[in-house]
Amino acid sequence: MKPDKPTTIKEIAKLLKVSVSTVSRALNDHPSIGLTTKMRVKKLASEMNYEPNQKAIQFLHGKSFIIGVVLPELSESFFSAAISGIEDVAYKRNYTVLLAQSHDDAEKEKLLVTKMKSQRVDGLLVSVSKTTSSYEHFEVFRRLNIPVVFFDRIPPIKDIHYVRSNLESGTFEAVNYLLKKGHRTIGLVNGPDTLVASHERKEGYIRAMTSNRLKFDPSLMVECDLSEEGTVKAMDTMLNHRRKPTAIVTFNDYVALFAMRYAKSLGLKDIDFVSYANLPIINYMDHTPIASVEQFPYKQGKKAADILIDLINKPRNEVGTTEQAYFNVVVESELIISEPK
Amino acid sequence: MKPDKPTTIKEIAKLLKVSVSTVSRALNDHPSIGLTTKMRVKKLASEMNYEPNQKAIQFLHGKSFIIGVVLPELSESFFSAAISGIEDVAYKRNYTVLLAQSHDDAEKEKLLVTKMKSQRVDGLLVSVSKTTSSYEHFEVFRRLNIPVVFFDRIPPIKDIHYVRSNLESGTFEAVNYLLKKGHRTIGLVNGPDTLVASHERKEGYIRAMTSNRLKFDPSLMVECDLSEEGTVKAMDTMLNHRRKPTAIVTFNDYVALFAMRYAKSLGLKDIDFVSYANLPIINYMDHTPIASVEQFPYKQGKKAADILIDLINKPRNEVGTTEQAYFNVVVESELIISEPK
DNA sequence: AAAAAACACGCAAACGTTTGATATTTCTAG
DNA sequence: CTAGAAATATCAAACGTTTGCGTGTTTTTT
Repeated sequence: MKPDKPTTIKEIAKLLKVSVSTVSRALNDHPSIGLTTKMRVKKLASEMNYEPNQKAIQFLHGKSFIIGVVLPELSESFFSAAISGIEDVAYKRNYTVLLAQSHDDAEKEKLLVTKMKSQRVDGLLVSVSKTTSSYEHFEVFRRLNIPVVFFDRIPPIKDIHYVRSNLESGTFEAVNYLLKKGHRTIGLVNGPDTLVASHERKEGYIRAMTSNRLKFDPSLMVECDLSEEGTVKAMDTMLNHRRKPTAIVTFNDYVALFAMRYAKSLGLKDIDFVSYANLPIINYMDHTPIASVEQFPYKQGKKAADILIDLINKPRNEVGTTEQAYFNVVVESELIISEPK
Repeated sequence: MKPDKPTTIKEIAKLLKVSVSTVSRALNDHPSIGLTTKMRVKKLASEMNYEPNQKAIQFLHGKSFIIGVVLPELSESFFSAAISGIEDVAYKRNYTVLLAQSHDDAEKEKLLVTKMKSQRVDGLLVSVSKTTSSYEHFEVFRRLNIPVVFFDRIPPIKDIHYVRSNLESGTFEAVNYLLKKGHRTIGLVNGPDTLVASHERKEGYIRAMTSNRLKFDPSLMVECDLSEEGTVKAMDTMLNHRRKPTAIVTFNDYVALFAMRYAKSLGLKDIDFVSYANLPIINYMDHTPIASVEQFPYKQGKKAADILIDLINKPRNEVGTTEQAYFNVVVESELIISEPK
């Protein structure tokens, strides 16, 4: 048996002794085709398992109905949840997702983005890698009028569409919650100062303190490289503080785990921890943070995809229109109080 | 400023007053183009940010360099690890990944598969949904000579390529390990009987017992629906057994968590648990399984992608060749002993 | 019964690129 | 010089589909 090539419209036309245009129109229910021919065509088409060649169609009118997604690490739960949201929206709105991961490598990211462009995606969704420091490779898209929406890890440049979560508010809530519970000495194991995310946490922390008429003690905020050793070191610094914290906010769930484990190993049992949700199962654990700042990755992914597809379908901006609206969506983070077990 | 259309080969040709074929050949380093013209062309091309229109190329010679991936749930850590492996291989071998999730819905899966076909993917990677019971939608691919490789959740039909993990061996190792540690009464909280995975666990369990000259006690194996309540119920049954198990093998990490928590709440501290790895952070926990059967999703994904791309690039099978080789790769699961903390 | 309207279909161009066949120029050797 | 080879460049077809425009046939209207 020969390796069948897929059926084409031409073959159908030949067999039915009509022209290709007739077949095309018949299949697309064009009004100018008679009912009988329409039937004949459709019947044969389905008998021959005809499927329109999307490649040809995409090529013909320059639309691919494909959105590209470039993100750092597929297996991180934040991103896998986000991509799940993206895919769901894309599916609903008849788009398909072309996927690539940068492994937090700026070079690879650049390559991937270029590849996406030559694949002629209709739009691009990006969460930039940690090491990315130049952003010209995105400028091309602007010229080509292909919309790009950034999410979560957004680059520090102007005039872009983005969806991100605001950790400041969540952190504020978190610290506030701890203060309400009576804590007065609250530590913050923060991330590297280079990350926007660290600043947001810091600011939320400060705002909570000052709005409760407490002064911000910088020595209660310790930077850490997010590794286990780094966390332990940070904890040491913090626990040797003249005012030992009774509650600690940690940069993320990993740090929380390290910190909690270390605290436990020191026999410290009564420190309350609050973290930022990125490990779905942390709630199943024996000793969990008493609360967690949720960033809603699935929702963020959905939102970003929706905006992107809206942009794709928006009529091109007029020639001469200088100002253009940029979508800057901030998904507020929320403090989730763990249920007592 | 006009919304620029992407640069085409034609425009370059016109500006340089040469033919399109010359431009094409120049860019592809064809030997029959002189060095000077080649230079001129390349220079202008890069100045104009020319990127070949992949859509046109794909369409032209019927290859898309895209592989489709359809799986149940992107946000499950097993699958997100697998997709990470798939993407890495695809990238290395110059393919791109078109992604879709079925949410374990057979109907949606069917739709997605059809969509993939009309997108003319060069090959398909599938982990079938739990509810899928008919498999004709994959037959089309066979006729079209588009390779399909199943992974992890493979359909019960003949003559397919697949990559899956063998849980029997891992289970055997696990039970063996527990026996070596001196346990004689080992419980198994298994999944529903409808799953192949449950059978594999059961068989590994039985083989380990009998090969140690112990008889298999069916009442020590309890089915469970994998929910928390189900797990608790199963545990109750098991703990009320006349011979109370001193070690328990659980269907997966979730079940392990539920079971361990329940055991703890009953004050039972000396039961050893062994589970199947699907939660990456379970090792960070306070009370962890003492060992875990690892299924290597990343590796499985890589392997499956490699096989798929090999198949794509294999010369079409000759006309008349009736027998065809099917790749059936079984990734042996392995028992990982948790490091004592 | 003639003109107008409605209907059914075909022709051919277009999308951007590659490629086998062919044409033109330049070079080499006799 | 010139025949022929080598080097360089062009032509045109092909991939599968859609679509504006044209044309022929039937039906309806007056």
